[in-house]
Amino acid sequence: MGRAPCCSKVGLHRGPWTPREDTLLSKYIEAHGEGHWKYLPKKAGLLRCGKSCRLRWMNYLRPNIKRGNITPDEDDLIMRLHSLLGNRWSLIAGRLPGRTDNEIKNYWNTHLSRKLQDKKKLSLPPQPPKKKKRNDKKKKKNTTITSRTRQTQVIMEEKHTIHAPKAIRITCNPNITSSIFDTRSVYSCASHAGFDIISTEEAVNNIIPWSEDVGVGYFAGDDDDEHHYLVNSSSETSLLVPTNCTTQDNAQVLERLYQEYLQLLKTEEEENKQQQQQ
DNA sequence: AATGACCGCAACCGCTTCTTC
DNA sequence: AGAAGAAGCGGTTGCGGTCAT
Repeated sequence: MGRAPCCSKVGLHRGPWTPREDTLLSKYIEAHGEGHWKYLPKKAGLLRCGKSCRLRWMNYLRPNIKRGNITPDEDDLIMRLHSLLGNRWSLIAGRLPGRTDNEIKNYWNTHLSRKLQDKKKLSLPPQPPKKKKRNDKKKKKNTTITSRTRQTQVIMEEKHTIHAPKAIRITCNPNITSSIFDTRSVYSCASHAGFDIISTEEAVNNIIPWSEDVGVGYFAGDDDDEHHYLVNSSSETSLLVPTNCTTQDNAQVLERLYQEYLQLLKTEEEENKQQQQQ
């Protein structure tokens, strides 16, 4: 038995969004906020599934989305982040303000991957000339290797050769503002966990351009590299470089420490609330 | 001008991860 | 602990536009 679909497909609109649908969705979210995607379409008067609404909002209607061509700087950053993180588009997008994961994924697949392919072509055996049939609309999935799937295969091959270890994500609260979770605290717990620490400046220059955004940390690095990097982009904390690490162990230790800090933070906030009420 | 190949991007699908109970 | 539902993510496809012949 397969998993039940996220929503009933009967009677739902599919395909491109109309201006009217966009307006309905935007107005509803402006009034009620994001979330509860499953129930949103009905409440907003849309004949779309929740997933479709979420995608439309996240990729096109959300405020502050940057449209237009990817700049050379962004191009360079995507290349570098991809070499570090692989196909983790949402993480990469988190480093490019105003850009969406879908946009970056498309950009990679249509522009940047080709650069790598061109480099590789010299060493690959020659491929037969492309012959693409049009109007093969009811193609069965995974039964034939199209030029697109071949393209994807090449990308996957690239991915595996470039990114040896998979990044390990460490969740932490992006809304942390308390001083309790400041740089000193993180550095302090990091030293306990056996990390070496480098300055933000050094991190920025060596790893990835700094930006204020997502509240996640992750390990990344290359097997050939003597360092593994822990990036925590929330609050003031910057980047810690563990040496001689078993990445997994350090991740667990730090995650536990984060949880302890979060718990402490929660307690502190509750105490503050109680004091205010009194 | 007609046709087919290719390109780019919006959208969909299915799987994974997270959250809640 | 684990089941179920919601949300997120990445791979893939459909289709309109453009280019080449």
